[in-house]
Amino acid sequence: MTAPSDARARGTRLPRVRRRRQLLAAAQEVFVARGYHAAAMDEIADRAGVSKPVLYQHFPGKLELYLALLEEHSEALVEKQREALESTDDNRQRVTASFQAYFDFVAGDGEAFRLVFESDLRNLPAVREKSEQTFQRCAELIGKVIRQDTSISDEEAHLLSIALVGMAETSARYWLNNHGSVPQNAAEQLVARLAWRGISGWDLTRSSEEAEFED
Amino acid sequence: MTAPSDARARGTRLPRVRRRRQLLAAAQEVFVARGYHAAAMDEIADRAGVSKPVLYQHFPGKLELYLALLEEHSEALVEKQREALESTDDNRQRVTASFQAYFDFVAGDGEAFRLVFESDLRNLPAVREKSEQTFQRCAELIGKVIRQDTSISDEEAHLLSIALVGMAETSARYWLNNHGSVPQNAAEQLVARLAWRGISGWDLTRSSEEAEFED
DNA sequence: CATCGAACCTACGCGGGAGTAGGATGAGGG
DNA sequence: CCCTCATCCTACTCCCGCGTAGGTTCGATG
Repeated sequence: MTAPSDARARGTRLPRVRRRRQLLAAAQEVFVARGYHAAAMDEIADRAGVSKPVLYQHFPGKLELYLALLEEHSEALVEKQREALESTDDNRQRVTASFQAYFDFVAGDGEAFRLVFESDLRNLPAVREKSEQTFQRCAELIGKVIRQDTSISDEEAHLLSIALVGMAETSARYWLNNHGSVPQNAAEQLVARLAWRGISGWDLTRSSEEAEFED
Repeated sequence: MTAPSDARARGTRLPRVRRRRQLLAAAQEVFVARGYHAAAMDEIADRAGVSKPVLYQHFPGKLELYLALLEEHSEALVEKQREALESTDDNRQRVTASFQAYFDFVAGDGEAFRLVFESDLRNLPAVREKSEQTFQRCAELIGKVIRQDTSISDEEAHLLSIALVGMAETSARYWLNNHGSVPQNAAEQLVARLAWRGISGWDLTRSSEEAEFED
């Protein structure tokens, strides 16, 4: 099914940093495929073509191994998001770029997004905190833009940002699970348009909303 | 901390159906507080003021117990959603009612929503399927309304519905975790307005979107 | 008041997976 | 050529938590 990553030549020795990288890659595959609980350290070691104690010479335990990956990909997402919002001064473009960043994140890097969005370890405070903090940082980046260009209050802007991020995350995940029905570009554009229609010109309409769908 | 539910009189015998209901309530408390994996059958039994074998006389195993709860609350959510959308013919009202239903669901019933939205067992096919199916059914209810009153294609309508549901779920969950900063009504209204602005009059603007935030 | 069955208990088996002890092996420096 | 140290392996221990065997008590029924 999936490529065995790097189980090549079960007898090759590797310098420390190289081995570490490889172990992280193997761990990611297993954690993504099985989730934290169902992932066995034995399988991770096997996948890396190495035996278990080697794993423990690089990471103090299963949890720390997991956290290392979570940290890495959380930062990557926030960074992608920051870049997207800084890539232009046109707010319509910003929305497009922001959604594109979300879709790219979900589409890339061996489905690592599952660690950030679908972790089965969110009951552990350390993990819950990291996930929520990542989510909040993304929302805050967007919130800053909204506040900059409107007179929306801080609290309202924040909640709106949360809603937008939720929209992005959910639709990107859904799109990936049903690959094939719609190309990435079309999906991005569609959802970005929904968001832009929702947020643009917000200041103008405080209570004049009588339009209907049709006509 | 939390009220012990029903650990009253460790020596009272109960008729079968009554006991079953009470066991489900105890299980819900524990599963919600700890998640599936960290939840121990011993603790559930304790919480119900009963010993473990009693649990196994009512449910074949931990998994089935969990699935019973998941099923119950998934159906409740879909039902709430259906009622909301049937409660009026005005689409603006429908949006409001739909979001209100989501917020109500999240706010009610001992945080049972965590079983549906934050399950740490989504790697199990049976659970994943149930969660996604619930999500999809909610989206489909909304999608039907959209298709009814616009000329949006089926595929696009579906993806838009997904995005809207994601928005509702995410913002409701966020709102609950940060209780106190905003009253439920205000949060609902704000997010509903965002959604309505996004979706209403969609047909009219196929590619005329040049407005900016300000002015 | 005896009997029967349902509800309940204490105490255990046991499997699976994290983490470890102790030894082998191979590459580079003297 | 040999010594040293880091890399790696086989083969365990140990704990935790699901599920169960077998016996006990209470209430209902004749």
